[in-house]
Amino acid sequence: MKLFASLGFDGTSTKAIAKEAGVSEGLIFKHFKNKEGLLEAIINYGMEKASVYFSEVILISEPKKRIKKAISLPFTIDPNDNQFWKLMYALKWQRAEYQPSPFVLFRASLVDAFEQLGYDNPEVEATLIEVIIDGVATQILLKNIDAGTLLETILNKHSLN
Amino acid sequence: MKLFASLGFDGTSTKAIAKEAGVSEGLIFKHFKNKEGLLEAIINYGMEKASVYFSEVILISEPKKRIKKAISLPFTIDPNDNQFWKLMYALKWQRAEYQPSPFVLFRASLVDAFEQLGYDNPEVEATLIEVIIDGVATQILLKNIDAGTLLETILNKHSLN
DNA sequence: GTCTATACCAGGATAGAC
DNA sequence: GTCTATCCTGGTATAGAC
Repeated sequence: MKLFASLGFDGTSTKAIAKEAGVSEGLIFKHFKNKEGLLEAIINYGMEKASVYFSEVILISEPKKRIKKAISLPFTIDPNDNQFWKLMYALKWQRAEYQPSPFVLFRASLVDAFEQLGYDNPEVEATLIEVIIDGVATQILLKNIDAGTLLETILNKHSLN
Repeated sequence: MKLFASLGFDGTSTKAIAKEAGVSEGLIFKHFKNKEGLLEAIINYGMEKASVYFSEVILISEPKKRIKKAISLPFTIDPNDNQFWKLMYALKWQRAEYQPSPFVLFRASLVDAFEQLGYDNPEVEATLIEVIIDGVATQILLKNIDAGTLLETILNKHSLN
């Protein structure tokens, strides 16, 4: 995960992975069939963890609280999961097809929340929340910004305080 | 640019580039010394075009108008430049070191604008604008969203209408 | 389950002719 | 300026022993 995240999938050799993991190169292929299989295993592992966070948002019934929770997601990334999310965002730009289902449900729950609140255009409002989440994640993962007051500022603009 | 943007730098072979461009593989190396040199040439070409857009923001003296213009930037991406920006964002995630100087000046001009307007925390406000630009660019480049009412919605939240 | 050795191919890059 | 032919390294993947 560490190597794929920093060097990219194609930029990482199975030799380097074997060395970093302290195993022989052959073992990787015995376990995962091929390099692609290793990537899939990593993604599956990470998506399972990610789904937990998405559920926490979706299960909130009070619409304002749900939106608030959604925005706060990127601010609460476990530093241990940093590598995984970097990899996910890098893949996003490299493999257009890749669009995991948890994200689709997540968006739907945002649209629903804005509908409940009677907003003019729930779809656009949901997109804006996605925009903010993507943008914040980019800044946090890539520039280690001080996120302290940023969350507060965002919630203010969106009257969610 | 097209191949690098969709397949990534390492994922694109010089053979594929030569075929796509309708020239021999050797010619690429005569022109650009090596694969890395080709990437640099592409980036330089694109950054020159990008600098024009940044200048248009920086040169606006009225702070509110400057911020407004900044936010509108990703909405006005020339479809012809789509490939280039996809490549830039993909590189962002793949090469941490890479941080072109035009972006630094751009940020400074945002902080300055918020200072002029007497905001409590100009740095955070500037970061939020960057967050939005990154997020919007991601959505536009990757998901071809209908950006129509999104810009208006953002300007509203930030009292820039 | 794990390692060593090795096959095989594709990648970047060069030389030299036209 | 451009093409063809070719080199060589390093990458993925397999075979077989332990």
